[in-house]
Amino acid sequence: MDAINTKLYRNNYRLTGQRKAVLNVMMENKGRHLSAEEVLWEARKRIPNIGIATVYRTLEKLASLDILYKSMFESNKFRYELSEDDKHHHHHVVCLSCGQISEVSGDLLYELESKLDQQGYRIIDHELKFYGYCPLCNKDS
Amino acid sequence: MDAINTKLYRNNYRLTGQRKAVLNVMMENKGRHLSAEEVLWEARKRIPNIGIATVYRTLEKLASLDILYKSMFESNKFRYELSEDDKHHHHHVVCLSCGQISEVSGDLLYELESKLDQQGYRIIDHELKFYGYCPLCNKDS
DNA sequence: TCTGTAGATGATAATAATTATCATTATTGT
DNA sequence: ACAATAATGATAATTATTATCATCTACAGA
Ligand SMILES: [Mn+2]
Ligand SMILES: [Mn+2]
Ligand SMILES: [Zn+2]
Ligand SMILES: [Zn+2]
Repeated sequence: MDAINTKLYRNNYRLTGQRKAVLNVMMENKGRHLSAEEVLWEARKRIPNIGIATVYRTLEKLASLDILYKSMFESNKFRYELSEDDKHHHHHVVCLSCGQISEVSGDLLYELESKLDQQGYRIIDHELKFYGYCPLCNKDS
Repeated sequence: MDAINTKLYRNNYRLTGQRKAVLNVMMENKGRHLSAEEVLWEARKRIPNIGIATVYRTLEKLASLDILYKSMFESNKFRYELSEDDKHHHHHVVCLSCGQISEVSGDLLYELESKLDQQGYRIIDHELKFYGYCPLCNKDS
């Protein structure tokens, strides 16, 4: 939380009530992947007249500072979650039946990344998603 | 081409002039990742009055039959490319500077997938993207 | 070859997520 | 308190995609 604070101040971002509200929503939903609209509903519990534009602006700002991580799963809308402290984030398993998103840790990609390094690339991030059926849905089929 | 034909007929899809045009565009651009609108421009060289709705419909149909592969990179629009014959598709490296998309073969993910299998998941697909700088852009920095 | 019909098409309207605009308001350093 | 700057909310605009619907086409069967 303090780390986030200093990060914001270093970038001339004022920590307004609205931004605090959005941040709190994200922190209370660690591990979940919220859409802008879902964040809006939650944030309105704290700041009833907060606008959707502010929510979008705040989410984008926080994502650009790596405080949030932005990704898209099956629907065509972006979702946001609190970033982890360590640099490389986890991966996702999307259930094609119930839509549940689970997380996978572990980073088997260094091998591939170093191969790319040798080819002249400089890789700074990656994104890995698995699609399939979660244990519950898998049992029912 | 014949494999595609039979696949279409098996699914009651008539191989109309418009669909042939879209297919030809995709086959002439093997390895490229085209948006619906880009496909429209190319298809209009063959069928000048083909409509955007037909292009979208055709791309979706072909993707649902695994003839095309659909994905999204940096912009917020979907892109399509001809699928490869073998089941597991390649991965992508997106250059954050020039936008170039290169392909990575190799499939280091079986290990992770079998770990998920043991946990009760049934994984049927995955998607892996690397973000960074291509050899050319990397040199200039 | 003719014909009925399911399927396909193109024009266009509708939807939905995101972004831009702009007048008003809040925060901060002096 | 004041000026400068940044942030906000309402709302319009944009953009990609999907739905609607009247018209057209391919093709199996007579
Ligand atoms: Mn996650
Ligand atoms: Mn590709
Ligand atoms: Zn499930
Ligand atoms: Zn590049």
